[in-house]
Amino acid sequence: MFSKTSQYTLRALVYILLENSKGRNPGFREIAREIDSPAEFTGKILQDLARKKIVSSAKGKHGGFFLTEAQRQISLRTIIEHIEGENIFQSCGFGLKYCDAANPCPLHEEYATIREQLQQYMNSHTISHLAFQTDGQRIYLKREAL
Amino acid sequence: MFSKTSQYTLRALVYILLENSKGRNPGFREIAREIDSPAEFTGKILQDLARKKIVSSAKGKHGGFFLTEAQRQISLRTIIEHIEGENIFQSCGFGLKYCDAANPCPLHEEYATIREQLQQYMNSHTISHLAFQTDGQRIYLKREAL
DNA sequence: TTTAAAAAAGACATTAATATCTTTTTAAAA
DNA sequence: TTTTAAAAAGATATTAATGTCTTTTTTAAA
Repeated sequence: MFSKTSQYTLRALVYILLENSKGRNPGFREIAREIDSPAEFTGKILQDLARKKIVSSAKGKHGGFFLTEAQRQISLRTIIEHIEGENIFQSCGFGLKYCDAANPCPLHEEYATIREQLQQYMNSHTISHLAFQTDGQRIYLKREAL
Repeated sequence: MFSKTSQYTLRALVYILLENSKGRNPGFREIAREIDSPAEFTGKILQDLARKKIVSSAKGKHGGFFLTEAQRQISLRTIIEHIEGENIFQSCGFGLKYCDAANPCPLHEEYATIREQLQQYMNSHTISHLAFQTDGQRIYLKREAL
């Protein structure tokens, strides 16, 4: 349901945070290799996210990408909204510009409920939540096959 | 979250069913006008759906589109899957090919739950459910502004 | 101060989604 | 049997998403 760009973004940011916590700032080639995404395209995405202050970057030798403490607090919702647009979590399932409880499209009720749940989750979780799961599961960012 | 094609499809099919129940088989130009979608493109979509037996069509004078009794029983899920592909309701939010309860992506748990709900709803509802709401709400298919 | 390694920027290429236009086929009715 | 109104088919255009390649800028270290 999310675009490739959103998926690469989430995978990349989780990888960056995991490496940061080992004291490393990975470059985009390494990131792309480890999350299995096209390198140059991933570079472009990160460049974009850096412009939007969602991730930080350092140029030059020993440069790379990293998340500041503040950036680790950014909600998944904010991140995704920067990519997919402001109303990804509000837009009508039927594609109507104006669709609300008073004047609903035929899909409104159920769709709104489900959409709200996703929004709620994305609102209350961060890249840190994704990177440091409490259930001890190992993190898969790359797996193409078993 | 659904593509334009899926949105036009749902709107068009609801309109067709509403007109059918008045004894009419609308043509694609009328449909497009009433659901506010690009006419030729809507024609193409309906042509496609007709090939896939999701909607029926009659050529020639007094031709148009209609839903048979059997077609009125097709689930929204089946319809959407024909457009978006078989695994729209199963695919991983992170974009990983293999992602399951045993080897989950960081987003798996919550995302799977929400996705299941949408799937469940689409599985158990049809165009008839959308067209003939029980709550007496009037149906908006076109509304661009209030 | 030169070199090396990194992101940033810019230009371009490819693919998929969306959209339009024209011609052909079909079938009902005049 | 001709006319008319419809879908079907085919060709093409446009736009947005995805992806690649090359050059420039920046910074640390040798």
